[in-house]
Amino acid sequence: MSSANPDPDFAVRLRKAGLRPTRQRVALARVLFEGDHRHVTAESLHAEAKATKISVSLATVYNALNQFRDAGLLREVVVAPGRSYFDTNTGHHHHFFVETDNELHDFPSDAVTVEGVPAPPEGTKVSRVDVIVRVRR
Amino acid sequence: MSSANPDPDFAVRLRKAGLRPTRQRVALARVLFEGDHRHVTAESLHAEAKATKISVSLATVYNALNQFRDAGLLREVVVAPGRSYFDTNTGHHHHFFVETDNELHDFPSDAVTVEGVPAPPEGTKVSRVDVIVRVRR
DNA sequence: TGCATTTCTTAGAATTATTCTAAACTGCTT
DNA sequence: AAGCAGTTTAGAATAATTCTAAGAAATGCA
Repeated sequence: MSSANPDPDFAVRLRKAGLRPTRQRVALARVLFEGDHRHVTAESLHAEAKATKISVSLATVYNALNQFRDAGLLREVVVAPGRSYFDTNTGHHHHFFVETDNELHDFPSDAVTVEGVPAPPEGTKVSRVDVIVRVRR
Repeated sequence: MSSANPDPDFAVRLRKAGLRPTRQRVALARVLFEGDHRHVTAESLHAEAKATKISVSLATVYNALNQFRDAGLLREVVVAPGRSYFDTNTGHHHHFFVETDNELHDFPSDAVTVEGVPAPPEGTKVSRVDVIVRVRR
């Protein structure tokens, strides 16, 4: 047992998502999905990745984030102009956004109810409802 | 009555907001606030403004939008990465965002209730709750 | 296993959105 | 009318992201 094979989980996970498990994708997946849920930007993930043995170019980080998002492994959260956050928590939940220090926190949507939303525009279908609670210190 | 004086309303409005009513600010204010509520981006407003007699530089459009927002005349809505929308409706309301064609529609918040939001993070205070209903065609 | 095919990765250029800079200009007060 | 502070402007600068072309690396198959 033990640390015989290093990361079959991530490789499998990527393959299931239709992505070839390349070194850099697996390395990024490990950084992203190993521990608790987290929020990253391309820059922040790139910085972390550089600390890894496998170095990854910024372009690849962007590619991977977009692919992971398209594959449903990540969720993109748009809260501040000019910066994209990616959330490893793809389940139903909403966000607190601390405007004073650009920090994002999840909260489960279980308890949250949004009522009274009118019918969507003609010919459209709801894909998701985002609730962003903006707070400041 | 009639078209005797062209835009005292906008000048007054700007002055009340602590902004000097310059030609370009008044011209932009007219475009923004004359008719119904609307959503603009810096680019779209600039394009419209060029159609006016008073031509305005893009930098000024950015300046004005930011100042108008800071003065509470506009509200900034963040829905898509890499693009800022400004909403002339500063009252309580929420948005439909048509992802397939980057279109934004307001809906009043009167009827909408968001319940079950947990207490905000330690030491923070809620400044606003945004509900964004993402739809696609 | 060995090679061909296809898909990735990468550095750097290119693009897009936005802000900055320094000089010219304008609205307001006197 | 003159002066000054606040504005506008063109173009440079910055920041975030995407594109490009060429070299790797993963996969499929003989």
